[in-house]
Amino acid sequence: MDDVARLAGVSKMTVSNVVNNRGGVSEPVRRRVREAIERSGYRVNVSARTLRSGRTGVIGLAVPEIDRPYFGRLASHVIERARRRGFHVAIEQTGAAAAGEIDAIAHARTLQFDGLILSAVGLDGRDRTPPEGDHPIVMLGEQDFGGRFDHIAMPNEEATAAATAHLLDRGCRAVAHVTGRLDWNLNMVNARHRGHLGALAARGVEADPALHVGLDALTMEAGRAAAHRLAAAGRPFDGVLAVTDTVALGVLRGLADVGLRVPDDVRVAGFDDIAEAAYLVPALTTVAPDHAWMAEKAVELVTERIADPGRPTSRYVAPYELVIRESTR
Amino acid sequence: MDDVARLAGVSKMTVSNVVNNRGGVSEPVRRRVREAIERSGYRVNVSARTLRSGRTGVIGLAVPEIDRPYFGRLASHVIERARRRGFHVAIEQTGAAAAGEIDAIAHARTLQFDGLILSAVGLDGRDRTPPEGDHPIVMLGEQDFGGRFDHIAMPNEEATAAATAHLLDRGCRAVAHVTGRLDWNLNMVNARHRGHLGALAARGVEADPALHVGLDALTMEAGRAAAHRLAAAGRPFDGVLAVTDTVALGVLRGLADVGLRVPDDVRVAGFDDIAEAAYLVPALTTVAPDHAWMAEKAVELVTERIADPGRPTSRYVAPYELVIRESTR
DNA sequence: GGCGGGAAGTTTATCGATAAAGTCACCTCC
DNA sequence: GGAGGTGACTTTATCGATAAACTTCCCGCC
Repeated sequence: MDDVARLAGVSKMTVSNVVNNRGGVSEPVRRRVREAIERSGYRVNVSARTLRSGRTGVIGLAVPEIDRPYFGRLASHVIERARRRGFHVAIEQTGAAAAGEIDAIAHARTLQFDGLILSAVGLDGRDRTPPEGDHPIVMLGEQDFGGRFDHIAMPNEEATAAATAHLLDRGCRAVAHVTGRLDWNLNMVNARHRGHLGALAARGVEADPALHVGLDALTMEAGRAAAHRLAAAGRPFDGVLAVTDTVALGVLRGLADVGLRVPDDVRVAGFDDIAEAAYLVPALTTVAPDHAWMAEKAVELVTERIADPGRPTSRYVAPYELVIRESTR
Repeated sequence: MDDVARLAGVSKMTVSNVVNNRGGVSEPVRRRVREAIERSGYRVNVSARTLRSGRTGVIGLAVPEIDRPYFGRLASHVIERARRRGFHVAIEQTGAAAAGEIDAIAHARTLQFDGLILSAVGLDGRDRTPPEGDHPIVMLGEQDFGGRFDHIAMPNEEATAAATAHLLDRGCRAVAHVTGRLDWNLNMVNARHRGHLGALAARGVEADPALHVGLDALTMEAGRAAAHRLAAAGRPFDGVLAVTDTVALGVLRGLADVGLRVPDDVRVAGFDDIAEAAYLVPALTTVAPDHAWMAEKAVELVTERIADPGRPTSRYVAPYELVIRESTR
């Protein structure tokens, strides 16, 4: 920067002002500095800037695992939206555990991220030590922290109810809910199950506890096993609502394993609308939350909180759409 | 750090030495400093460290799009391996274009990444301006730069040949290759096609140009369209080799659209072994490159080059396995 | 006894930017 | 005509660490 200043015949500070598009520099000088920057091949040293200014220009995005389609898509959107606001995104993986999430928060501080978007699944509002600091954090997705953070929630209960209602509309009489274990206290799992039960109740259908499958993990493999288990139990069922598309994919596979046809014998619906859902055979009916909207809102909220840490927290629920495809036709 | 030094009754430098596990500090002093750190809640300021030392501890990982299953998985592995070596990973998206890749390289410099792992698809060894600087860069995947960079290549030609040979073994007589356009000069596409043709030739099967489908994009949608096109062309075919699993997924869908059964009417194989491949109906036969190995090797190479920028470049080919599933049964 | 050779610390001089305060010329307006 | 204001810069004092050079002090050994 000294070189540039010398080349342009101004002070370092004026160069800084030009680089950062600040006022107080006349047009001719501005031009001269720009030229000097060009000629010298100068690039700002981000660490020096950060050291002095306290801002890194980086937003952390902590997700359970980046290789789950849902989070990959989310990350892709967040990166794009953040870029438009001049922020860079650093991705952290929490491993879907509270410990990883606490680490991510600590890490965000250590690495001096300006803000953090945390897709928490392990931490929750009650038992766990929440973030100690006062860093800008936006909670994305499932867990609820009672207004202590900006929060973008999924329409878990409502959208699940819509999916169940749809299955009933299609003539299903016995809809299994393949989901996580309720004793995880995972808000997402519980809220979705509530939605499912609510929809059954609204139609006067009695919920059969045998048709609730609580998985140990929300994976394709677990979904497949669930289908096997349901078939083996001998309890007749003609619909399956899976807690996520990933699980639904496993369920579809598991049903095929045992010779049940979808949608003829059993109708299946999922949640998330991962990219693959539309291309499966049969194509999967699913709840499609608006990922782009969520990413945009998350970035908006975190940048606003960075700008004004004192503002009151806000809460939004993502819009969604029930996308009906072959699996419930 | 000054506070900690005062608390422990030592100099700042000694604190620095303790924090960085350097020698020249006696056990008692080390303990005292650790305690002081604990009590004061001290955390290093990463920017200051970077400013002085010139090292950020961050490796950039530039991939076309993070929401493609293949790259999500790769990223997940790279993050994990880098962590073990004390590096943090920043993900960049290049949009699968040369411009994005050049940006990523420039960005890596600006943000002072210690090294960059670049999964290049747009840049290639000939026409494009390659990286100007002398930053540690490891090329991952497709493109070849003639030994100017460390390079971890995919076993494109060989593995594709193995897949085609397998289809022939299963009795296929007319195997379509659904791939990208050869005039992209995308090394991956061309190498895989060479492998395909080579395997045909080795068995004395004549390649039918009508069975080469050059897609405009390697997406599920394009794969689906390709299947429609093949079926509509009226040229009989009983096997499809797709250039990636994502394309294969589309092909499976497209074949279902036109009423062709897999594997009874047509056998299908892919490349990548994305997580979903095993759970599709029918489960997809595919080439499974060893992602974990690639990630490990990439991180190893980049850290070694960071440590010694002058060392000669090396080139590795990822191991692979042909995973045979229902789609070619 | 004196000297080489660590080990254990301390001092000093930056790394490259920016916030905040200071200078200076010129203008405006009562 | 002078107080006050403003625009366009410059100066100064850091931000928080670390590399490199510099002290001590102690030990072993010819």
